[in-house]
Amino acid sequence: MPKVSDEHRAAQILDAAMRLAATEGFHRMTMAEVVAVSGLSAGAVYGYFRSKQELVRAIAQRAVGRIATTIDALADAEPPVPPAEGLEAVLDRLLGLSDELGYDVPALAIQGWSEATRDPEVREILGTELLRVRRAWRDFAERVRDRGLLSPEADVDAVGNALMAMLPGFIVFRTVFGDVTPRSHASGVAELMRQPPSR
Amino acid sequence: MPKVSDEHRAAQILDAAMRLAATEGFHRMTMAEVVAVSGLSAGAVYGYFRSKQELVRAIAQRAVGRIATTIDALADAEPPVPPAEGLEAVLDRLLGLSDELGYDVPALAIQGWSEATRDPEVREILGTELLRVRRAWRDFAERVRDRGLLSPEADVDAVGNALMAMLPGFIVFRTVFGDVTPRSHASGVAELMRQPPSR
DNA sequence: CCAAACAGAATGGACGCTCGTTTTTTGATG
DNA sequence: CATCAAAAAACGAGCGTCCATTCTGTTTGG
Repeated sequence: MPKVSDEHRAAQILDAAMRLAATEGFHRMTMAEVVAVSGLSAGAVYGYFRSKQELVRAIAQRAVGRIATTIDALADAEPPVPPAEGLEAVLDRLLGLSDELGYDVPALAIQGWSEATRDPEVREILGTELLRVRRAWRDFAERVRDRGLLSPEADVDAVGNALMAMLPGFIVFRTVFGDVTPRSHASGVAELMRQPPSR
Repeated sequence: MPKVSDEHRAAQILDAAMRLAATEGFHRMTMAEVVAVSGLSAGAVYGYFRSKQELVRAIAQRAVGRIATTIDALADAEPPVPPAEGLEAVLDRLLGLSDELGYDVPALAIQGWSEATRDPEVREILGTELLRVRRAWRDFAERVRDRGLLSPEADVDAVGNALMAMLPGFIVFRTVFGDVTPRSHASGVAELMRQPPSR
């Protein structure tokens, strides 16, 4: 029986906890459930995470880190495409991430935002990671502009922010309405950008 | 709600509960606090709301109703303005609503989204009210298009959705980054719409 | 054989909710 | 207008449950 490393054990607990947090939310996720799903005991879990709060923070860190990495990669992809296409690709990837990881990533995102409103440490974790995402969107906007798909005078920070801001909207609409797809959501950006008649 | 006769009492309780929910979130808001802040007793509170869950649903209903009404009015305002200006006005009004009501409306919105992921009744409440908002944005987009500020072929549903989708982004960015204003947020839309050089 | 890891029952506190009691309101009566 | 009894509303201490965390053995690997 090979000894399992500390990191593996911690990951095992985190996996269980993330699945639970995604389906029930942070507060309804009990330590007893984490213990049951992880297959360890209460004592063991507390050997790796000193408290539920620490576990929640670790979940937030891991989840937002994965999301940030996913989006980074896409926004950096060459060649530059129109903004709406880039957005659609990111939204697609966000849903793909859910399948890949086996839990509802958008639901976890909402949990994270909620937790960020009352735990400053979680807010900082999200802030740090999402800053990466922000820069990625800025760079994307810059490359798109340089390709002539935006006005040469366009403020790439503002454009990047606007595109990134479509993401929470997608997550919320999906939760509340349930009828929105990456394509339908991104098409709004394309429609907004259609040329009005010269005036 | 059993008591239709004395809805002032119910409003009194709701006021207290909403203030608490906005500052601490639904799960950290205890009934003991609601009792204390409302100035009534536990028994009295339970005479108006059969359970904490029912109280939470009432908070969601009231909060989203107010937000929807506020946005409705603005999106309907004449005369039509460019999309970015309309968005900025709505974001301004959202912050104004917080001052007016005395609690953090964006924070309450996040709580509502979080609750919607696990209470189908809250999800339905949000869905119904936000459908009104969605229609208001569609109408806004339509009028803006008819004024020549959008392409005549623009899909007003898609444009309305995109503008409305900027709202959760604003709320989340404000919570996580803290550095975004109605103006900076809305400017992204304006920048996105600037004419690229003809090609 | 020892130290580190683990198990799981036990603990203590928090919180939603109830229920017997007290206060207030109502309205009928002289 | 005063009185009073019955009904309605409010009170608030306490109950039961749930849940994070601990702690005392027990197991396991070296």
